[in-house]
Amino acid sequence: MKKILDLIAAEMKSAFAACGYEESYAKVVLSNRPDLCEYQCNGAMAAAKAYKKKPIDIANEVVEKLTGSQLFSECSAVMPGFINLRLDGQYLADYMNRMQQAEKLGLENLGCGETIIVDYGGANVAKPLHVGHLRSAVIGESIKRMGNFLGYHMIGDVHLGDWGLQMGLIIEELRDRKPELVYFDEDYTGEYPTEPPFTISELEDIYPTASGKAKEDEAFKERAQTATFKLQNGYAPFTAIWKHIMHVSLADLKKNYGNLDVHFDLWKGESDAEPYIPWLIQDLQDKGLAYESQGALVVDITEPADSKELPPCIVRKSDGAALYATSDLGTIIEREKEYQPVKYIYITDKRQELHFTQVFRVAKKAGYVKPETPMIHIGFGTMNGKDGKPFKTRDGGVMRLEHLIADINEAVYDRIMENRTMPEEEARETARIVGLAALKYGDLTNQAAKDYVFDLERFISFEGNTGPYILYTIVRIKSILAKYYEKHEAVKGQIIPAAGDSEKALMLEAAKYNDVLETAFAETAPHKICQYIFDLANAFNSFYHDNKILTEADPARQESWIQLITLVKDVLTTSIQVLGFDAPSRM
RNA sequence: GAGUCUGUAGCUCAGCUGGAUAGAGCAACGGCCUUCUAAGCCGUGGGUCGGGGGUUCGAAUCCCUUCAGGCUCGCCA
Repeated sequence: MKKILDLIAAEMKSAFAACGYEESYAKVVLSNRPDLCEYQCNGAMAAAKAYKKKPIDIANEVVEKLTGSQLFSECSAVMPGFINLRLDGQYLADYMNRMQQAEKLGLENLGCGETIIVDYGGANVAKPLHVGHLRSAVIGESIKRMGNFLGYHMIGDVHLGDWGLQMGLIIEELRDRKPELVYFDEDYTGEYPTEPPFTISELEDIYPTASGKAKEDEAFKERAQTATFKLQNGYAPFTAIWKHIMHVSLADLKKNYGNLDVHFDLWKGESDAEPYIPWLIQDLQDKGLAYESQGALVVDITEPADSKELPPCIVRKSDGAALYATSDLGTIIEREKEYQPVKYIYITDKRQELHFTQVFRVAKKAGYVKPETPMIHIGFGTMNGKDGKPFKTRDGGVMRLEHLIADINEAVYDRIMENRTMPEEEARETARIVGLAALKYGDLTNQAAKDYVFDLERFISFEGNTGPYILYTIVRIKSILAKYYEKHEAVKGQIIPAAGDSEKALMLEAAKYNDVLETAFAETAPHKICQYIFDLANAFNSFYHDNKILTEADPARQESWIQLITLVKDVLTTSIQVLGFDAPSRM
């Protein structure tokens, strides 16, 4: 279904053309003066210079041609040369009806099943998720859902950190704690146990301990490095431990991501890139791209357009080991082999921007990725506390994600119980749904690239631009519909032209839906969807206040309203699903 | 030092591919519940868009400059 702005622009183009002006001047935008008009065209002013005429004369000529148009109820030229438009009520009502009939509410597919890789998550094995992982998960999940909804085949990959020094650290700490384990018996030749030698909570204790030890104890650090090296070279006992670590940790990560309603298609990690690395290093050398510099193997990535030389991409350390960039390149080779994506989207902390510039350029230079395939890095800002500094627990530590979620759920639960009575079990479940919406909306409503302030009180507030407010609006609509259908059969009537201002405003807002979703995905900007549903929710609440739907006497009017609010509910519900959360049935 | 991002109301943020009077939420103040969830609606006050210059009929938006802050700058991920 065509976007309403495109339909209007098409009408405007033919008017410009009929007057002998270039069509490109006929651009139509949403009005920034709702008191004067709904849509506006500023092309007459731009055209004035090219045609050496007064802008107002051009505007008047175009307006002349538009009189009698089915699309507009009002169309006027205003000094210095604005063309102001109001949409015809019947035309708008028809558009609403078509939206409701259309698949996906009139959203057209941008993609035709092309594969796009979304690399987000970035969790480390054996380390609990903390607030630093939140933004990647939340933003990535939303972008993946947007793409899928728009017809792409989105593949979300968690891309675990599962192959670095941390593994050696865990192995050696485990040796210190449980030296009797068969993995540490050099003479052991039997099968290794299927039962993991630790629980998730032990594992979560082992890593920080080992990490702290390594900073103070040089000998321990060396042992860990040796263990890492052995693991990476396939030493069987350590591979067995590694598998246990992976197994235990993955189950926990899946549970925690699941609590965020974040789901990955691939649970790949750095270790999966390992098989491609020897070939990669050789290939980069064969192509003359990689060369030795200060003992390391590097690839130059500076391009002529750069204002300054960028540091080269290191693909092999002077000690011969691979590193971050190497594993990311190896992963790209695997992804090209397995999926041939038309686009790559990486979502990480914005501090990694240089790293991704390097990796992307090497991938393009070496021909691993086609020149026309976009590789995008979305770098997000830090989540800060109310003091403007990176978010910490009260005692200054890193906040675990599950604790953050529990805190939010508890606060939402208290808030629900302040104003409502609800059975305990339902209140808990509602608090979980509303809490997740508060958390995700609070994050997504900000531009990803910017740092933002996490303010629990503000996010869970049921007033203002928050997730709970959006959910409340949906619940309100659901409640009206439920009451209506207690006494009525299915509605047959159509949406008819608006009778009042707030009703028309609601229709105009609903009509933006397909435009907003396309734009938000094209710009990978979930915050635009947040802004939109907030506007739509506001428009609904104004309409709700002005009109008594259930007591409306005119059946045609009432059925039209029922259809309209059903459409609004569908738009809101679809939008929040794309953002990654759901609405409860009541709250 | 170089690169890069940010600076908009008391606070948190939109707007930035140039358009009319710079918007929203919170906070403050004032109205509206015998009627569909008042977790709502309506209204009032609040701004040198960091500063300065330039381009343009028109600049928060583009260019230059300057100030302040964040981040990055070959062997961590």
